[in-house]
Amino acid sequence: MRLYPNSLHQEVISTLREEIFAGVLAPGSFVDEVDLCERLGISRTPLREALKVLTAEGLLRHEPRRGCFVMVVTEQDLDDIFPVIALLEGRCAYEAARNASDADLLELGGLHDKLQGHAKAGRITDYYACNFAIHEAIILLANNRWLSQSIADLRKILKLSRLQSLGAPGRLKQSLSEHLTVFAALKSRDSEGAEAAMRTHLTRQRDALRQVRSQQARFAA
Amino acid sequence: MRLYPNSLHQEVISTLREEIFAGVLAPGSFVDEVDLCERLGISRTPLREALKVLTAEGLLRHEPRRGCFVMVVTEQDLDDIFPVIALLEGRCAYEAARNASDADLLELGGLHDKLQGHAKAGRITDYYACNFAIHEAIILLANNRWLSQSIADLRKILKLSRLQSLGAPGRLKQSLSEHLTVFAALKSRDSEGAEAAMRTHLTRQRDALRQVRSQQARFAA
DNA sequence: TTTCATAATTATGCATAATTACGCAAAATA
DNA sequence: TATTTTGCGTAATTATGCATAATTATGAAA
Repeated sequence: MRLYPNSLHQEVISTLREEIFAGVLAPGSFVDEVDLCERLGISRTPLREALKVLTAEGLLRHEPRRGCFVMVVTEQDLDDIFPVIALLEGRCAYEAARNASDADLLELGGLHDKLQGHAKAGRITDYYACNFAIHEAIILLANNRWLSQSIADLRKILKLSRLQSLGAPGRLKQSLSEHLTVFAALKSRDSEGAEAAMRTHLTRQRDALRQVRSQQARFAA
Repeated sequence: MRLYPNSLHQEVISTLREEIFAGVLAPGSFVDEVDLCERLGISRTPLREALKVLTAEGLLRHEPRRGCFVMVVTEQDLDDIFPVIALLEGRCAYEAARNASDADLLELGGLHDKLQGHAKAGRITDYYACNFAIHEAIILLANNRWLSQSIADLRKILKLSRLQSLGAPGRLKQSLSEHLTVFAALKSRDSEGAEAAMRTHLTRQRDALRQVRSQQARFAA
């Protein structure tokens, strides 16, 4: 029997997390332990350890003596989470404006150029990835381990709901414009401005998402 | 063998969490699985499941093929965490100012009366408990599940370091005054004022704590 | 005496087995 | 006929056992 570099259950945590994000394990669905064991080719002990961790992360819900279920993210959750992320990432932008070196800003500039390119060409997937990279970069510049951790915890829950607010008409351009506003503030070391711009960006993101959702709901009816 | 209402490993999680907070499991110390099993009278499987969860919570650190160690909270961690909590609880105060009913404010008023009594009598432990209750009440009034969750996650880490900033000379009175400022803003529905006052309160808390720590360090030398 | 290599011991991680509780269905009684 | 109880099947939970890796101790050689 081969051993894994960072233990089997760690491996399983990553695998399952990705499957949850990808919807292979659908929101609300029951997690069949025996089934998963066979599919992953492992025994139940490391699987159950992984389930416990994912439950602690908020991706699963555990009912004693009943089993695990994939968490369902409600509109209420989104309404709750977005303002908090706006607050936290706003703070990141504030700190980033004070911490960023010229080299950092140069690198960020490159990312924004790419972002603009993707927006103009309408490459939504690429835009999304680049957008994510920019957020990550700004969070890193804030240089606060627990601030990052808090954001990451919440973003995990968002990822569960597979948001696609960029699909809203005109959202791509609007999003780009908001990002450029943040970046301009960062470049001029305007920490308060960067914070405000980032909060606006994330608030608008929630608005766009709500719009898409309500449209989808109308379409489904 | 009897079974527990919400499973054994849940029970173990609570027990160990309290032991970590109480310092029975000292920061930095190694967690001996076999030893704990004997002491708690359980087998290793539920214990290991509990350890995984506590690791996910950030109370333990897990080194593959080495075991678990109790997390050590550094001054850097405190410098990182306090501003984030200030941000989040500030937001709670903001929302609480808008959400609180007259009945809520009446109840809060009672808590503040008690707080004042404890402060005047110098009952630090009681003051601490009442202080905690007020924070909890305000967090609850914000009525945002994920905001509460984020704060709770961070407060867990703080609890690890068994802070006693109230022991600083004059801190009790200062803390009381800050709380009364927050409450005054809440009563007058001044959300921005309440947010700012709460941020100030928590920032000052960190300052007081730093003072106590540096004094202790001086005393130890 | 010190250092390196090898062996022994200890502890972690995974799998399998045993035990317990929960849910559903069927039967019995009111 | 409706309601409650009992029994059985299934699934979750815990215990035990074994393999593997890491650490420590011991011994020999320099």
